[in-house]
Amino acid sequence: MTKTTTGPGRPRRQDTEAVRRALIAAARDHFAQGSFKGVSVREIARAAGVNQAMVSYYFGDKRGLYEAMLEETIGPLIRVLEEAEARGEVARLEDLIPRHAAMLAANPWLPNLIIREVLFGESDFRNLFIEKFAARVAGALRRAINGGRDKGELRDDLDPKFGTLILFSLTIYPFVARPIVERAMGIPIDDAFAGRWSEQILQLLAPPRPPPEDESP
Amino acid sequence: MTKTTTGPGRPRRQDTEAVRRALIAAARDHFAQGSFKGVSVREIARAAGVNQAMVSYYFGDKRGLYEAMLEETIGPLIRVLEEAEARGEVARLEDLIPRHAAMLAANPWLPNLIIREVLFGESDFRNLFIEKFAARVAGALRRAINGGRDKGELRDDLDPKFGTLILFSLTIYPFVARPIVERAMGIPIDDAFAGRWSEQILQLLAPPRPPPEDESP
DNA sequence: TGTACATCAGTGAACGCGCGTTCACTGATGTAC
DNA sequence: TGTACATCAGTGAACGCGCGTTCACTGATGTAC
Repeated sequence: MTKTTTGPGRPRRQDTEAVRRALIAAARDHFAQGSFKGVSVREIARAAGVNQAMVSYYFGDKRGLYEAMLEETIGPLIRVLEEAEARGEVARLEDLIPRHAAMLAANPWLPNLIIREVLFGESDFRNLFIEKFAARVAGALRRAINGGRDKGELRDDLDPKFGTLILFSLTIYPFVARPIVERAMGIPIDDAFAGRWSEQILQLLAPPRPPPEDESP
Repeated sequence: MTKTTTGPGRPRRQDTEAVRRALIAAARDHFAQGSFKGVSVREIARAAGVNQAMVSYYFGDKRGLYEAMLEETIGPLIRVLEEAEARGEVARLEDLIPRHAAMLAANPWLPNLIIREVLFGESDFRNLFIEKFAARVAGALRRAINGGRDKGELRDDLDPKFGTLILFSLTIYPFVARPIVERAMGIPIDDAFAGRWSEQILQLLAPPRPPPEDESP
C-alpha cells in the first residue's frame, strides 16, 4: 500500500526532485541579489541548467517558484526556532546570540532575502514572516532579557521593550549592512567576527560589576 | 551679461523646473518602495502628472532620472555632513545621535533608498555612497567615540572599531526595519521615539559610574 | 500695429525588445499481451 | 521474446504584453521688421 499500484504507461521517475531543487537553489541565489521583477525566469533557468519552461512546469509560474523558494529557505529556520524554543534552548542570551550570529555569517543570502521581503514587501510572505518569525524571535529575546536580568546577569537599567530592539539592532544590522561594514568600516564579516561580535554585545549588556572573576591563575 | 542675448524665436520659459521637480519627487517616492526595474516610467510620470516622454526629455533616460533623484535626495545630506564636520559640530555623541535619529524618523524614504542602493547595488551610486557618505560618517563616529572616551564620558571597555559598528547598528537598524519594529515589537517609530531611543543608546554607552548626579533636590 | 517666422515646451502614437507563459511535440521508458 | 501502446519528463518555438524610448508633430509665445 505504500506504493501506488502500477497502472499502464511509464511510471514516474524517482529523481524528478533534482530539477526542482536546482531551480530553488538558483532562485535563492538570484533573488538574494535582485528584486522579483529584476530577476528573469530565463536567468534562473540558465543558472539551474534547465529549460526555462520548467519554471511553469514545476511551480505553475514565477511567483510559485518564488514562494516555494521562500518556504524552503526560511521555513526550516522557523521550524528550528519553534523546536528550540519548545525545548527551552533559546532562553539564555549567551547561547542565543552566538548561534544567531554564526548562522547569519554563514548564510549571507538570508539577511538579504529577509530585508527585501519585509522592507519592500514584494509578496504576501511579508505578513507571514513578521508574525511567524520576527514576532516569535522578539518574544524569545524579551523573555531571555527578563530572565537574564532577574538572575543579575544583565544591567538593570535596560527597558525590556527597548532591550529587545537593542538586541535586534546589534545582532542583525552588521550582517544586513555587510558592504558598509566591510568597506566603510574595515571590519571583515567572517567566522571569527561572529564570535568576537557576540562577546562585545554580551559585554555591553552585562551589569557594571561582574560578581565572579575566574580568569586563569 | 547675466542673461543670454535674446535671439530670434521664443525665449525659454522660467518655470521649466516645475516638471523636473515633480518627476524627481515622484521618482523618490516610487523608488523608495520598489526596485529600479520594478517601477515603470509610466507610473512615475502618472504620479507626477506629466507625459511619460518627459522622462527622456528631461533626464535622457530612466537611469538619468534615477541618478538625478539620488543626487538631489542624498547629495544635500552629504554636503550638510561635510559642512557640519568642518565646523566640528558632529564631534559630540550627545548632539550627533539625536540629530541623526530625528532625521531618519522624519524621512522614512531615506533608509529605504540607502538600503536598496548599498545592499542590492542597482547602480554605480553604491561605491560613491560608501566612500562619500558611509565612510565619512564612520570616521566621524570613531573620532567622537575616541573623544568621548578620553573625556571619561564613555565606558572604557569599548573597542573603538566595534564601537563604531555598535553605534551604526543602534542608530540605523530601527529605522531600516521599521515594519518589524512597529509590528513585531510594538514600538511605534515616531517623533517621540527618536528622543527616547537616543537616550537609551547614550545610557548604554555611558561609563558604569557617572561622576555627578544632579537630579532635582 | 500687423504679420511672417523661429523656437519653445510638450504630446501621443508607435517602435523594437525582453518578459512570463503556453502548447504542440519528442524521445525515453515502462506495461500488456 | 516481440511489438503495440500509454505515459512520462522535458523541449523549444511562438504568443501576447508591458516596457523604455523615439520622433514627427502641435499650439503657444516670443522676435523682427
